Amino acid sequence: MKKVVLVDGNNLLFRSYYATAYTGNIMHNSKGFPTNALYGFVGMINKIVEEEKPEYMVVAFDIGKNFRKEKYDFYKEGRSETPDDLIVQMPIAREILKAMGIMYKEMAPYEADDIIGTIAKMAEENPEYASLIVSSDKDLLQLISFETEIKLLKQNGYIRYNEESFMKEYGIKPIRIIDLKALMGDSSDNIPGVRGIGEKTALKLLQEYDSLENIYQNIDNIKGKVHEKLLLDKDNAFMSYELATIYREVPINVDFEEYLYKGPNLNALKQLYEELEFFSFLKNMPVPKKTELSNNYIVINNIEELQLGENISFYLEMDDINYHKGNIIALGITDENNTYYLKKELVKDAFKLLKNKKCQTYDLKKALVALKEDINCPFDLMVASYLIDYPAHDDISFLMNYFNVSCENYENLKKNNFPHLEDIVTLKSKFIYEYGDKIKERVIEDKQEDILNNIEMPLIKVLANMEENGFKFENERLDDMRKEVIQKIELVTQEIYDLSGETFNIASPKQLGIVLFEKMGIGKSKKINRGYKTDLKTLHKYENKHPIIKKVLEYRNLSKLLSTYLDGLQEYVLEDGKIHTIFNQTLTRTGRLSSVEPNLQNIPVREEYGKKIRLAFVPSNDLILSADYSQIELRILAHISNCKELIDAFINDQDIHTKVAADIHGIKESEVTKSMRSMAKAVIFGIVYGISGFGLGENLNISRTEANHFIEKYYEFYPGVKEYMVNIVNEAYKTGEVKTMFGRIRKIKELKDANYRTRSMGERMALNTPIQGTSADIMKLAMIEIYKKLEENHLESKMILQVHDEIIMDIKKDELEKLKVILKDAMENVVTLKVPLKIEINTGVNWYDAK
DNA sequence: TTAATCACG
DNA sequence: ACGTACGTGATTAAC
Repeated sequence: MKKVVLVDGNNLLFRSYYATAYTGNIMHNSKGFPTNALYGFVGMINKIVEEEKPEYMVVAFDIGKNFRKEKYDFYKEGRSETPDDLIVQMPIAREILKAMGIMYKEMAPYEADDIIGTIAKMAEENPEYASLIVSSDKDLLQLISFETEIKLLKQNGYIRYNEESFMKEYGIKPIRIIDLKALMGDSSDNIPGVRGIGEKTALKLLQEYDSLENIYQNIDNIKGKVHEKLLLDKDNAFMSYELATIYREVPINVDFEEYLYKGPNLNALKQLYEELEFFSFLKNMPVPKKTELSNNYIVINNIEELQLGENISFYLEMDDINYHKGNIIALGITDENNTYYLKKELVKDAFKLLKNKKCQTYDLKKALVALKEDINCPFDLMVASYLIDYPAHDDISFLMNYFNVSCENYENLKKNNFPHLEDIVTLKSKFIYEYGDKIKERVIEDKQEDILNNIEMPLIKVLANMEENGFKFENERLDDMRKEVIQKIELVTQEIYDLSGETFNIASPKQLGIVLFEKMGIGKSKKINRGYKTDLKTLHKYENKHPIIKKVLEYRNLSKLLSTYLDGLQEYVLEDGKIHTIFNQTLTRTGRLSSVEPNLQNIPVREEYGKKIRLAFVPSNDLILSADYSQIELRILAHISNCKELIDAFINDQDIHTKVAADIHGIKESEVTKSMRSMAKAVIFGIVYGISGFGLGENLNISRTEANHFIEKYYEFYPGVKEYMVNIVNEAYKTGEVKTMFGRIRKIKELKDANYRTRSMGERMALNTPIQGTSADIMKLAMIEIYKKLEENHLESKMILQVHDEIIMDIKKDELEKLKVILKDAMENVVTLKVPLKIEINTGVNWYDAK
């Protein structure tokens, strides 16, 4: 018989909260975050594990709407609101359980009791299992059966009931707890029962007549006051019966193997205890021992010596983080039997042998680009780690250290010219072999396997291909501009010196601040850490105060263009005349990509002069093509908020900014001026970011009152959006995370911070991430589809860049018409939303013209 | 190494 | 009363 321990998580949390809260000053950590409920919770869970040694364990929580409350408004009425101090601790309890290796379950609109009842029922139906329920809530006694026992928590200790001991004490069957409550009511849940009948009378009645049903069937045999009371509240009694009944058909997939108690991830748990400052628990924790991977390996000197099994892990070491520039220096391979070390000369041949094997590695994209060879590798520990919030840097040593496998970091290794390379590379390969499954399991636990298998894994190859393609860059095309910019900088520098009457480093915010705001007395800029604030917004404020401000702005503008773009970019042109960026697939918190060395996602476009940088980005085929989504984030907002007004606007293909402007001003669309439209645009953008009246006011240079008015008007016309915002933030507080439409998860620790500012930031992240993240998911899916279509149609045109809502291609002229169809279909139909997706396509002889 | 600034979606 | 828009990367100066 396998023991399944079912714990009422809410009950434990409330109990431990109120056990200490009554004193008025509850336990906090040094940051001011309340920890009292968690402290008790951890203690109780530890005790349960220690005493019961469960093979399977589930902790159930209440979450979201409550179906009893939905049906009967008065249910649990009069209960004081859950204190904020307790609410913020709830998501951490779930995190702690995760770290402890204990499964938890929650499902709206059901209560923890219902989940426990459902799982206990499944256990009863399966002869292999027996349940033990832990709670202080007597309601749960109704679940006792031959296979189900209860540990009823008491002030100091507990009473353990099985069917026999329960009947001995109460004189009724456990299931009659429902009837008992139907008669006596429950003041804490505001269940009425029969007025005037308490536990004693109710028990007596049930002992005699067995059930509520039978009591009323024999109502004539009951005499006196009790008879009257029963008749008077008959309806209440039966309604109370319904309320007191634990629902045992909660639609969860009960799979006991999921509930297997795996034991703690000591590292993760330690981190949580440290944050909470649970020193006593830390002290009693077993020290996570350094995991020693046996590091025996075979050095291969001749490729014929390499006889591989079927399941392969490999790790490719290079002499530079940037794999476009770096060289392969060694390869480690692990299979079912051995680990092998291969020097760089053998790497190419080794991959020919790997061709038909199933591989896993860390950073597949690196290997694909470095080897320019297709590899059958359905699992990459790096992208998987990214999805589950494990370390996913380009250096694998961070992930190894997370699992207590010590490994020197890459930076040090490189600095020391890769000492004991053989040991390191084989250790990394062995680590991948040993830990791949653990990471895969966590992805599945988080239900992110679809994201992994359908988005991130297939995307690796696409990105590798794009990086490899590169963007042709003709530096000479910028020669004139460069000369001009240098000249202008010299000129404007001199002008600034003349106007201020001194020479100083204009690029130094500190010196500039002193000159402008102290010596010249142009105004009172806000003081910050090292001096005065001299950013764009501040300077714009004083633009008309003194001609020097305009000059400073010009200087800034020009020196940025020169250092970052005109001078910066040419450093990255490789021998093939192209710039090969690296897309970081495992960095952003929302699921977007980022681009480094160089960043090709922030090439100037907004200002005409800066945009000319794009003249140097030219096709290696015939044309540059740009395909961009029109307002994808707003369309996603319309979809997930289910805001009818917004959805209709998109279905009718209205100009959304003009429409919003007309709505919030209460005028016709034909009366909307340019400035009204751009203000509306700012309001719409602000909403997606979780703006405040203050922020919008600052941004639009209008009063806070006016800004607030606009925001309120917006909500009035788009109530669904407002509702979404409230709901998603509430949900995030409860679960500590948000998800995209496709199930990508972002944990938001900020919501648990004691600092108001930090929490607000967390709320805005909660609001924005599902939108930005869903957009990123959609774009990734579209890219995978486009890549597939390019291959299928044997087209020579290539994808070379992605800029969040835009794809840049280097195309053959005669493939243009075909491409238009492919792009439109792939990007607009990759997913079906409540609103249409729309793209625009532009082409040109360089990137500048492709707009 | 960190802060300030500014380029992009 | 708090402090004020999401997500990035590169460069420069200051520490």
